[in-house]
Amino acid sequence: MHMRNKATLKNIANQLGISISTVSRALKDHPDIATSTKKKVRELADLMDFEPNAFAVYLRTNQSKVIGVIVPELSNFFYHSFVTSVEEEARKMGYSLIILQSANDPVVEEANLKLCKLNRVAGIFVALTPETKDLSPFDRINASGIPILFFDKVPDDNEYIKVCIADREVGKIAARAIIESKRKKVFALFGNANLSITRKRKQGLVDELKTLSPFIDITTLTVNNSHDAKKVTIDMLKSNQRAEVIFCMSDEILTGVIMAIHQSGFVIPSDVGLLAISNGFVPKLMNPEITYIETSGDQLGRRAMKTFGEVLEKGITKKLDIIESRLIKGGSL
Amino acid sequence: MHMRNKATLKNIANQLGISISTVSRALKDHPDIATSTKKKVRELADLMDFEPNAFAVYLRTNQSKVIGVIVPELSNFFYHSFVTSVEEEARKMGYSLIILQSANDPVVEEANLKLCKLNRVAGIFVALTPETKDLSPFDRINASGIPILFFDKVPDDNEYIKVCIADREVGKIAARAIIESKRKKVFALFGNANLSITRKRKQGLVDELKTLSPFIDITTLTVNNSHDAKKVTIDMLKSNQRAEVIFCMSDEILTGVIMAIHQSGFVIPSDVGLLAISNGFVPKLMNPEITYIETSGDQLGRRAMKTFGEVLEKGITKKLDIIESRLIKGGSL
DNA sequence: TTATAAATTGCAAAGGTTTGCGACAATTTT
DNA sequence: AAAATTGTCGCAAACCTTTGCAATTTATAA
Repeated sequence: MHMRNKATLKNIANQLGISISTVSRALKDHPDIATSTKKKVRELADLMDFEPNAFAVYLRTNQSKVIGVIVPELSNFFYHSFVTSVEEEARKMGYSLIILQSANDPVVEEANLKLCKLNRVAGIFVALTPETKDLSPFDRINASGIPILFFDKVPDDNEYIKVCIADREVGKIAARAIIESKRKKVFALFGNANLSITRKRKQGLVDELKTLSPFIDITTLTVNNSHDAKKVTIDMLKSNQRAEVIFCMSDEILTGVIMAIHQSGFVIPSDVGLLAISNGFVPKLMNPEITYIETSGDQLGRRAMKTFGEVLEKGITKKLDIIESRLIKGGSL
Repeated sequence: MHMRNKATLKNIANQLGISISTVSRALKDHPDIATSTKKKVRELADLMDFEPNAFAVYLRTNQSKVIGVIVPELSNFFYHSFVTSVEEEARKMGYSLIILQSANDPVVEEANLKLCKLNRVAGIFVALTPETKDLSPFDRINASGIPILFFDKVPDDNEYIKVCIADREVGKIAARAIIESKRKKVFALFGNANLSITRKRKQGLVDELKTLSPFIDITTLTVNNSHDAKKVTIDMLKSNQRAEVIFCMSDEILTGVIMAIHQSGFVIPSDVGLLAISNGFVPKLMNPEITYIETSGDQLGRRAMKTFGEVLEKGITKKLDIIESRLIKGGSL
């Protein structure tokens, strides 16, 4: 079965004996076109299963309906759920996603940025790599007219569009939960210190702890990944400095800590308390469930997409959007 | 600073006083072009930071360097790791990914398919929805020249390109592990029965169990999601028909079962044994670690991308690629 | 009835690249 | 010295859509 006619504007025009431009306008309900013409065109277009050639449109308008999303890694609950919900929202607005992972490497991150530019994306969502120092590639992209929206791992500078968790507040919530638990000796694990998200969470936790309960004993530590977290926790647990409560600033750290506690033969919460910042998946899987401060990628994603809508409409170039979170009580404290 | 010239073939040609076609050919090392010319062109192109306009190329060649990936949902470890590794491999081959979720809805699945077609993807990777009965949309896409590669959740029909887990064998491995554990009363939970993956795993498990240990007592049940799995497990546990071992055919089911066991106050493995098909993330998080048969999305992803390479090169239209798996012993049996 | 406005439609260029084919000059072969 | 070959390069069409502007027809006002 040889398809005689591809579904293009030209073919529709030929078959109807009218011009391409009329077809084009009819299809997008342009007021210039007579209702009767519109009807004819639409009917034939439907019949032929016409879909405008996306590339031709992009080429002409120089704007695609694709959003680039760059995350450190997809194998992370938080980004995961972020991407999922962005995808859902984007679809509703007629956008598709190009999802890219920077694998925590600024070089890959820049390559991804380039890829986005190559694909003339309508915009880019970025969660920064911990190692990213130089923001000039982002500035260049911005200058070339592609809006960039930073989420979660955002730059300090306020000259950008940012959507993030109320990180300092999250730290404070954690502090209050710890104080309420009456535990005094805290072992707090944080991710890469370059990230403002890390600094803010730590600051929130430490400040609030010190303010509300001055003589609390807190040890903070920086770890690079789940494996690191496991190691330092095992060491801590077998030392004579065993903490009464362990705080984990992320799911990745949390999984390491859980394995460490299990492996060391300790029991939650009687031997050691546990508190995390998480989206809840892992906490709810444990027995007892782990108390956590919820940071929902879903919510962040939806908000990001909404903000992106505003950016496109109103051409905003700077904005700070903050999402609140709350304590979900399990039995680990 | 106003950018006077965009980096296009035309501009390069103008500045060098040669034609567009010569520039185009020079840049792709066409033998017709003199070495000296190539050198000049390349130098200026580098200087101008020239990148061919992807859309123009696509429009002309009608082929993009983008692969569509359609999964039931991204919030599933397995697909997750699949996507991650496909992305890595794809990048190496110069491809990008459009990732789409069908949310287990055939309607969305078809819409996604359409989106892929719209974007003239070079190929599509699909894990079928459990509800997908009608494969004709896929056939149509295939007929239009876009190769489709099914993975994990694949159609029965052998007229397609398929990359999947050795599902029957996985079931058999599970059976042998159960027999070795000496537990007799089995409660086995499976996902949607429409899926060949489900049927095969179940068949493998049941057949091998019956063959090797004829008088074993096995109850199989179909559940739709994690929540369902939790519910039926709780019911089972509180009945007087409590099983000695629970088998979960997926991570999703496993998480529900774990929560059920916790909530019912039973202990693994003394009260009840547990065995799952999983990628290992959840199993290794538990205490004791859960014994599982490993099905790695990573591996599947890499294999899929490799197969896709062959498909493009050699124009294969049918192939069955099977990945073996193995038992990882934890302490849950 | 004629001039003016409004409603429709078409022309043609533009967007950047690829590619078959022809043009021209330099070189080699008869 | 004429003919054939080889090496370089340019012309122009094609891919499909969008859009400013001109052209045409029809309705309205003077």
